[in-house]
Amino acid sequence: MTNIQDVAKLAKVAPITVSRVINNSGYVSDKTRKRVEGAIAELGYVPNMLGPSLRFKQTMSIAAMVTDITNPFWTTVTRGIEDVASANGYLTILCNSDESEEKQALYLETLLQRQIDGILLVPASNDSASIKRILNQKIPLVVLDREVQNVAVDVVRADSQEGAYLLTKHLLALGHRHIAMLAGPKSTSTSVDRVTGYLHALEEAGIEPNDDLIYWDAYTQEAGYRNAKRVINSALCPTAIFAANNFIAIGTIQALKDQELCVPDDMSIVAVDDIPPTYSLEPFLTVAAQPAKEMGRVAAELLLDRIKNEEDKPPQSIILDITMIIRSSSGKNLKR
Amino acid sequence: MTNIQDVAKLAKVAPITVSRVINNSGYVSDKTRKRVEGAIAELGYVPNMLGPSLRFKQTMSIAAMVTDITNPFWTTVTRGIEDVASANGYLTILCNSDESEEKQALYLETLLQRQIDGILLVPASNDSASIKRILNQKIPLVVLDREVQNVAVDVVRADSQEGAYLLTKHLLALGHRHIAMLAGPKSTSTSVDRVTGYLHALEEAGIEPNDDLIYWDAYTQEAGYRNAKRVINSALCPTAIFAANNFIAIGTIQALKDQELCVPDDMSIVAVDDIPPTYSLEPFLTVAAQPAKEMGRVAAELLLDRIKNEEDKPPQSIILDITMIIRSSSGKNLKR
DNA sequence: TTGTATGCGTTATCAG
DNA sequence: CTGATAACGCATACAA
Repeated sequence: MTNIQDVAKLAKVAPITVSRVINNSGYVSDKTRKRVEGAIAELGYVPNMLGPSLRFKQTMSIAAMVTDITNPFWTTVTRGIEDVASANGYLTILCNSDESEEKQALYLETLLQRQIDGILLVPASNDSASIKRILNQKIPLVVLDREVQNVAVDVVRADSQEGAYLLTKHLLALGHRHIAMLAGPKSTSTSVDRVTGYLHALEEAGIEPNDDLIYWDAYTQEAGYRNAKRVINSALCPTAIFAANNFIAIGTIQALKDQELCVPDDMSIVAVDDIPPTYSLEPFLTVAAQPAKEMGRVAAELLLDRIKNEEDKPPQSIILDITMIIRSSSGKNLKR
Repeated sequence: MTNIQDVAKLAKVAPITVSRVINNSGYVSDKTRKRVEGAIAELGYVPNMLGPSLRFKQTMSIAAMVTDITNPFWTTVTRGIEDVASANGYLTILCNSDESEEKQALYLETLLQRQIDGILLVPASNDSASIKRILNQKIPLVVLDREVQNVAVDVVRADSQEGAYLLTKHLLALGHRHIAMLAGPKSTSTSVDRVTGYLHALEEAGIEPNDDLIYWDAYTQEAGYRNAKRVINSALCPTAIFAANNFIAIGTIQALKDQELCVPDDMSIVAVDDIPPTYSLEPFLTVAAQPAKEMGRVAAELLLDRIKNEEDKPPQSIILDITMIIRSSSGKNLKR
């Protein structure tokens, strides 16, 4: 591999002169510059950024650690991150934690050793140990989507509580009085927030919340399927189901179909998270859509800001607005 | 930032001894080891891999350059890549070219400067200049999904021609005689292959191909929509549409819906590329599914093999089988 | 079993 | 305008 010395030798100058030509820094006479440029072209020289990286402690790369890139929400968030990173000359390293604390910890350790300039993290759990480890090393870190306990750290997330509140109010306005809540895990802040928003709307409407209508479970299709079946057979006869995320919503729809129940004729559904327009041939779900791409962008911008500005300002929480999209899934079945 | 010297000083040993403890190499007495480990823990020392990277010319990172990660096919391919990379201790750098030759060239240049160990590339165009540039620098490169002209390079792709052949044969067996082909761009090998497979099946069935039934255009939803409308109004009265990829298929379905035509009662559809099961609430398209995850995995494995084994074996083309999935979209409408 | 010297590629600093 | 020197952090080769 040809290095700056080879170029210098061929152009009969010192290495530093080659450096000056490449970086347009300092003074170089036109004659010398041309000779150097000729040598660079002749040798096909490519500067090795590892040298400066080692010296100046910046690798111009950030990491995006999500639970799973194949979840379309994270795909879009990641795209937003990459957009901002590449526009600023940063490379984006992609990490999937698969919700595993262990895999996450392993990845974070590697990232530290590679001297990554900053990390965008969707925490695999609400255990703050990994996060503290990063912060101790003074590596800028922005948490995505979820709040974490016991650490002061930048967070960029959507307003789950408000979204859930609005969706629930929407159902209430349509006349629903028994609304089942298929929530995510109790350990995830978004899930708790969504239940809180749901409860808030009920209380405001003077409706006594019923714990038996709240199904805490995973954010998965299977959980949605499983609990929707329970809802169908529930003695409380709910007329609407609130799915805490898109996967739960899809499981719910499948369960209803299996029982030959129609949406919204037999049951109304609302959900947090939209389904990407590309893939839903018949968009009909009423949803509170989270701004995925914007979340990625905003978080990446905050991270780059932290990287560039050494002074440690206090951590901030950026809370993005969700968008209500009212479609056909949430009404019409109140004869029941 | 604390370095190996700080640890050495605290443990009262030479830096190399610390190195030996970390890497479990050479002899270190238990007593010394413990002292060193204590010092590492006390200082929260994290080894800086940039040193060895510079010295040994390997960064343990590969790049995955796709056209757009938000295309679910590439999402899944990328996941396969990341699986293999992380299992082998490599980091995956994510790049989106957005089908822009310029963006691709810019990214590749950066990757070269960062001393990336290898590159997985979905070429933005069939211009081989970028690829030659990489190969000249002796950086292992594996091309994904598409063949490129005028360069000998490793390629991992699916058998588009065979997939198109089988889909077309399926339509022919159902009795269709006028099958419109909504193809991708003429400049992309997959698109050409799919048309070739289509033509092959027609010829085999003794049907005269008609150029007016072939619509070369982009691999996008818009193109699918646009050309499906033309097909509907075509004097040739096709009874089936072959969508060359999933986006074209979705555009086609939308166009049919807009005209209040039903699939498959008024028009049959088949497509290459499946729609991720998670998001199609009612899977009904007959498709030739490409093994996306496997494609990523196989390509990453080939790349790592090239990285580890210096000797340059001749480039190879790995062609993966597609899977026919026959659903309801392809029959029933032959009264027309 | 432990340690010394050296070099990977680059650029800031200071000197000419 | 150009150049010599040094330093970033680590592990190999060699020495003790």
